[in-house]
Amino acid sequence: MSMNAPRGTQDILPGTSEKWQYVEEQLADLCRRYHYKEIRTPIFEHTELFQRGVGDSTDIVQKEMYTFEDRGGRSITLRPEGTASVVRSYVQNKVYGLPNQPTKYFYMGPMFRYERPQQGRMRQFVQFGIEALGSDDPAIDAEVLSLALNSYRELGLRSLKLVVNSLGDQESREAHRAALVRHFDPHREELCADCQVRLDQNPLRVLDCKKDREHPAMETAPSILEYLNDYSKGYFEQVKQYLDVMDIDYVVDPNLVRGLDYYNHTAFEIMSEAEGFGAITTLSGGGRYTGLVQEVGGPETSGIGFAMSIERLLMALEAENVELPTDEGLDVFFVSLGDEANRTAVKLTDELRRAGIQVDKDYLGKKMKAQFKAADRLGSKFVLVLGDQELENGVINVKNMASGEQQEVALDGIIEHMKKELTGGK
RNA sequence: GCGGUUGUGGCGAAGUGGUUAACGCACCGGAUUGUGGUUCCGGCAUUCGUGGGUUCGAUUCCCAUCAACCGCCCCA
Repeated sequence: MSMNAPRGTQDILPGTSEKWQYVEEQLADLCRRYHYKEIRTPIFEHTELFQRGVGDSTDIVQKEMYTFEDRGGRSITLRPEGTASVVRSYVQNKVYGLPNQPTKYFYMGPMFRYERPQQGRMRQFVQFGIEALGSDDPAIDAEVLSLALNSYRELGLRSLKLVVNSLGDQESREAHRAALVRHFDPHREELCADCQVRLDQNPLRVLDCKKDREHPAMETAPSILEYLNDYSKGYFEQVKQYLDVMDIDYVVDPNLVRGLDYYNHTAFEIMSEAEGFGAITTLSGGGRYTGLVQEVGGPETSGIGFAMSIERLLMALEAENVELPTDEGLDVFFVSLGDEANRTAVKLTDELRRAGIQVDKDYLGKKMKAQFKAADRLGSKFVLVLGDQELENGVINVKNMASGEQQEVALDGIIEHMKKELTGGK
């Protein structure tokens, strides 16, 4: 009887965890330059937050939430995405009342969706995302897009495609929605079962359907862009202008839909076009939203954000053969033989570490030869050898593993000696 | 929720209705009484995901089950 990690979860072991650390550091540094500050919210929230914040008509809420009842009878849900929690926190902490608006956050952490796992889709996965709350300036839309794109570029990805669209404001969306229903209703019976429901709940999403993509009514469907009112049209134009100013390439896709009800104006998605990336090409997505802050009890405030999956980011990096740091090796491996030497080795190992040097030693009672072999396998730069002979003479043998050279160093000067060796050698 | 593929030692991977379950890597020991990366020798699966069935006999055939992977839907 063996225990496996639950379906759709994974362990990240050394060899891979270094890549995660590297990516996380790069993203945090990028956020620092864009002046987005980290926010950490709970991993679970009241179910109602997501029902209202993400939207009842979405797949996420309808079939993908990890929901359970806690001992107090409250319905709890493991967060399926980050925006709802961030907005909840923004309202709960009355951040909208603080000086220095807009509020610019980034977050990184596990999200949970109950789905059948496959490549690039886990039940527990990690999202990095940002939210900018409290500004209606199209320039901040462009800033979010820029950060999203640069997060991939700076890590070395090249085969990227940025797709943007505008969903317009409330007025534009309502006009468009009515037009969509008028357009598709005569064909209702010809659409897939999902779309028949969507037509009533969220007609926009019919445009996003892959099953009905070939249906003739799709091509002639009214585009949101035709229904944008002047304000919405102007907003979109400005966003595009800012993108042009930054030399950001993009394509406009009128069928790009963010399914959530509160999205408006800017919507975007970044996809990988790398070979062998698998069936899933979406790296990240985001957009502007209003109503969400009010939905959780705050003042009318709009925001814009995006989120990416770190798993997919790593997949894309691999697909494009981008090298990431893996094992950093080891400065010193301490080889010791005999009880007295072992005691001294423990003492010196500790002192070396406190001196800032990376040290490891044998803990398996290996013989000298095997200890050296271990040192070699670990990629240790130096091996310190301490046995009865050295103890008698008050010295320690220092071997440079790359050159094979070995020298005797006085025991009481070994710490300083190694500090010099390791800083001078680099 | 639906479909496909797979399941043999720590990892990779052969294999057959009948018993010694290849090989490679890794690991351990020795050749070299205290020195690595090469080489040579030796060691390392009462067991072939789990349960049941067929059979004189099953890792190999059948059924079920579990798991992993991939795809559909949708998304990150």
